[in-house]
Amino acid sequence: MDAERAYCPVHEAIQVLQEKWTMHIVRALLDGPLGFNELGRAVGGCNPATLKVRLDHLENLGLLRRTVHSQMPPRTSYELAPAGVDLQRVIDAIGAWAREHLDAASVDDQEPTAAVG
Amino acid sequence: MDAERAYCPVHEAIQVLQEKWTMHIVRALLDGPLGFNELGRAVGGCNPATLKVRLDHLENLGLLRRTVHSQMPPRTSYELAPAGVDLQRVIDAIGAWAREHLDAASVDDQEPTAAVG
DNA sequence: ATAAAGTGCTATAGTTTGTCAAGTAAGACG
DNA sequence: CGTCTTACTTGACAAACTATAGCACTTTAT
Repeated sequence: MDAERAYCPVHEAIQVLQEKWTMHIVRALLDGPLGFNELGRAVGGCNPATLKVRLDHLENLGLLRRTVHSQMPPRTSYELAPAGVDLQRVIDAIGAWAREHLDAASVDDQEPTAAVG
Repeated sequence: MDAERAYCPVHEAIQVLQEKWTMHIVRALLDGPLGFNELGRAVGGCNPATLKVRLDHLENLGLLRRTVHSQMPPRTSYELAPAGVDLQRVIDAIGAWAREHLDAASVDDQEPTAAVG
C-alpha cells in the first residue's frame, strides 16, 4: 500500500516531468509559443499522437495554454502558462549540470552507429 | 534526419532524466546510500527488473557507484557518485517549482482511487 | 481545375519499454 | 528442516510509444 505515502510535491513533479518528451516540450516552448507541427519539429522525433497526449496533459495541469487562432486554415499556438515558464529554473539547473558532467560518448544515443565493419 | 542536430548537453541530460524512475532513484539516493531492495522500497513502485536496468545505466553514466560488501549473504550498496550528487540542484529546482505550482488534485495519479461508490 | 505542399489532429497497427510474479543461491534463526 | 532475509534473473504480459497514413482545408503554381 502506498496510500500512506503522504502527498509529496517533489514526487508529483517528478511523475509529470519524467514522462517521455515532456521536458523537451517545455524546453522548446521556453523560447516562445509554437504551432503543433512546429513544436513537433522543435522537439525532434516525437510523433503527433504522443505529442497530442502530452500537450493535453500539460494543458490539464495548467502548465500550457492552447490558443486556436483560426480553425480553417488550422492555426493553433501552444504557449507556456506562468507555471510552465517557471520550469525555466529546472531546465537551467539541468543545463548547468549537463555542461559540467555530461560529455558526448558517455551517453549512449538512440542510434548505435549501426554496422562498423 | 537528426544528424545535423549538433550535440546538445541539455538534450542529452533530458534524455537520461526522463527515463521512468530515474529521477526518483536519484532523489532517494540523495539521502544516502541504500541497498537494492531498500532502494526499490524508497522509490516506491519500481520493480526489480526495471530498477536493475536503471541502476546499470546510471552506473554506466558515472552518476552512481555500486559497492558489493558481501556476496553471500548478498549485501550491495548503491551510492551517488559526485556527478550524481550534483543533481541535487536539479531536484531542488523541481522541489521549489512543485511547492509553488503543484497542488494535490491537479495531478492525476497513476492510481485513480479505484472504486468510489 | 489539378497538383503539391502546408496546417492541426486522428486512427490503426506494430515495436519498444516497463511490469508482475515467481524463482535462484546462501546464511541466520528457531 | 523450514522460514526469512538479501540481490538479482527470468518469462509472460500489458502499457506506452512509434510509424504511417489519412482527413478537412488553405495556399501557391501551372
